[in-house]
Amino acid sequence: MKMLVADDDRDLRELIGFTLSQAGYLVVKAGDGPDAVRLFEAESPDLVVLDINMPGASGFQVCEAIRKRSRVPVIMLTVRGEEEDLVRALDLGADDYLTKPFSPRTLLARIKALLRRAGMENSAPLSAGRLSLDIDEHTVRIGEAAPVRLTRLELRLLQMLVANAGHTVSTDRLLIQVWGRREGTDRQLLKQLVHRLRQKIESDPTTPQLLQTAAGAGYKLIIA
Amino acid sequence: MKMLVADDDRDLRELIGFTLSQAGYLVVKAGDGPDAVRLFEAESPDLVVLDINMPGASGFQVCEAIRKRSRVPVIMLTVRGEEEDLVRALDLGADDYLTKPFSPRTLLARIKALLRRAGMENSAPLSAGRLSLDIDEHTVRIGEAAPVRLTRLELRLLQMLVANAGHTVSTDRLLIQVWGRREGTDRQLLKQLVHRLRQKIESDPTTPQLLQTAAGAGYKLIIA
DNA sequence: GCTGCCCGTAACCGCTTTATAACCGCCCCG
DNA sequence: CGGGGCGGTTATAAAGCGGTTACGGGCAGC
Repeated sequence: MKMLVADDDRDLRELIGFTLSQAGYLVVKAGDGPDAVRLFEAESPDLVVLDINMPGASGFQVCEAIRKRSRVPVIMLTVRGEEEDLVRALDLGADDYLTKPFSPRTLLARIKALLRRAGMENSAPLSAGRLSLDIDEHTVRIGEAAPVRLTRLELRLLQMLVANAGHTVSTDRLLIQVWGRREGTDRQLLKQLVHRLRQKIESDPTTPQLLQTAAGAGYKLIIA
Repeated sequence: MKMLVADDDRDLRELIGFTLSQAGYLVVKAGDGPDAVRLFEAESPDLVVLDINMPGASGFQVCEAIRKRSRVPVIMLTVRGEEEDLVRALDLGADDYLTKPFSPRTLLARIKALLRRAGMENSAPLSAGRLSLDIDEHTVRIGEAAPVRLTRLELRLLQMLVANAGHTVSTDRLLIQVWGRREGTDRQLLKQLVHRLRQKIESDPTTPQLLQTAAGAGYKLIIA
């Protein structure tokens, strides 16, 4: 999730940026109005935090420009407690409005509420070690490599392993999770599925580094 | 548009009620927590204004109860300026949080912003990347090209995709959104609809640039 | 009643995914 | 030493999925 922070106050900009980074978001920073608009178009962020008082173009103008082409969530900031500003900001299409000073916790809480309302809180990628799983996209990423597409079953298997990263998951539990309780040839299916998954995520599938076998017990995901 | 106002302070309740009535909304009033829950279930309001300090059941409890069964927009009020309360309220699923005293204008502005975000106000032109959707006109525009007319189903499909632009939307969600849950041949319907939509919006329908398939997962709109 | 559009239904194709089966090597254990 | 169980690998068959074409019924407007 990428967010644009636009504020001419360098300290505050860095503070907000740091807060958002800590919360697991990618951050793009702008120091003035035109910069904000340019970065918005270049980066297509998923949310914008916008100061009203900025050189070049006021936050109002930036907000207006953004709303002409996008419904992205916008939170506006101001030092003044003027009601006029609040009404104007929200009328221009902003979603929320905070008066400085505010605490990082407050900002984060409001951002989360807004993302939830905008229906973007999902697709929070599960991750374990260098591995991050995107359930919606059916992809997994190892380190900075390009995402790898997973099939339905591969996704369910890996989801189970990631959820229990570092611990062995018994074959029985895996079978139940992935296929939903069956008998007979199931052991074979799991064998096959693990093999195919290894081909996709291991750099050398013959000597697994991530998806290791716990002989007689099950499989486990190694968190590096 | 019907709104529920829950506050044990009679004067404030009436003031808020009056403000909302003036703005053209229907208002239902509750004086305590249990009353609020009961009225919520009976009246199915489109938005809830909820005081935190109430006899019977606190605003938190009421909010929790509401969120168990509905995603209706909720704005919470408090006399205290405690950050704890704000974080807790928003974590419980509230959408906004106001500290008393506040002016009617502020409340109205925030309500409007929230309704807009919740998509309960019409004629908000959606757009994503070079693509902009006009719900009222049933048209879509790609870049500067002439608007293309869409059918009812095509519009709903594209609306869903635009709302989640850049992210994969599962076939299930699309089916529910466009047709409203059915069985049997549904997969075929979506296949068809996507095909027809591509004919209209893709410059080369055989190699989609905008409406791409996420195999085994769903479809996604690419934001250029 | 004719025409054109919308949309549901079906059939076909090529490709991917999943199921089934067979074979291999290994280790444990009598 | 020789099964037998287990896990890995390879091969092949079956099922499913997505794209495409075609057809027909319903309905509005002329």
